[in-house]
Amino acid sequence: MGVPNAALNLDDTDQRMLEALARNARISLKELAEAAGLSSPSAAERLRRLEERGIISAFTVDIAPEAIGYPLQAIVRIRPLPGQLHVVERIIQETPEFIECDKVTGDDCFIGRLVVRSMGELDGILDKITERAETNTSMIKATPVKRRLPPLSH
Amino acid sequence: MGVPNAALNLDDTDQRMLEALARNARISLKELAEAAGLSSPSAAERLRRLEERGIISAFTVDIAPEAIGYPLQAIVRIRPLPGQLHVVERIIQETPEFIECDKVTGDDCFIGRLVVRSMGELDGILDKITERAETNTSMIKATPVKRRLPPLSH
DNA sequence: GTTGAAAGACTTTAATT
DNA sequence: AATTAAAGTCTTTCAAC
Repeated sequence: MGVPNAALNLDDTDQRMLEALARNARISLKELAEAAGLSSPSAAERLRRLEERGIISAFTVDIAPEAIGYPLQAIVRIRPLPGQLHVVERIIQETPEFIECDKVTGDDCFIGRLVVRSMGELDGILDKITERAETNTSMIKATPVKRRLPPLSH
Repeated sequence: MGVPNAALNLDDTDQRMLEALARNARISLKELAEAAGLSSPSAAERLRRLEERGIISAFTVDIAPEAIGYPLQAIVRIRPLPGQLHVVERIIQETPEFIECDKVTGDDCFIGRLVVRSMGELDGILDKITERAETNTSMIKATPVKRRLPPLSH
């Protein structure tokens, strides 16, 4: 059993603020303060502290890939051939259609997510990787859980 | 060859706005306008249009899981046993440690990402799923590509 | 679709509890 | 840590191009 670490503790007010920001990161401090039951200066100070503590790592925008011409998304598992790990990692990083990639334990070394305009485009991207790695590709049909917050209460 | 669809077209100004928002979704309209080379009212109007066109689907906050007590992340591939697909999907949706999940083609039916406090917690979560599905779990060791924008230019 | 100017709204500072 | 009030800044509206 670990000692509870105060640095990790989010009180109800912090939780309400994070939930409000997850719904809309561009709300005004005034609205954020209302959501949390605080005055604007208090909300501003808590927000500053959440960033300072490293709990909030970024405020970002979600783009709908299908709205900008990418109707298809795939998850690709990648197992580089011996000696090809770093080259493969660089290819992934330099291929902008990869919008996420994790390095993992197990038979697969990388698991990436990519957006494409067509199956032909996917084929072209995978052909480059297949020279240096085994790949296994799954097309995304639906997204039952879409990027939600980790549980905030302890 | 598709006909170019005007609804998809992002001009350089839109691209600069989206890139600025991806760096920090809470910048003021004034800063956003400066980044795009516009006046504030123009930036406000374009931002409104990007939302209206469905290109921006949300402004959100990125939380650092390790900063709130989740030092481990895993990617789990899940293949429900015959007749168990919907139950498994519901279990995933109701398990808050799953912060993302996609339904995919291929042998795996679901690919999910989850955050946990310990390997013991992971084991408990997987035990519940294993009654109804085959699972294959990879622990995340690093993240070579962290949630970036799809390519914006055509 | 963009601009500049003015009115209105929000954010920040500072003093206080 | 939180609050109120006031000063400063930003956002929104609107007339004009």
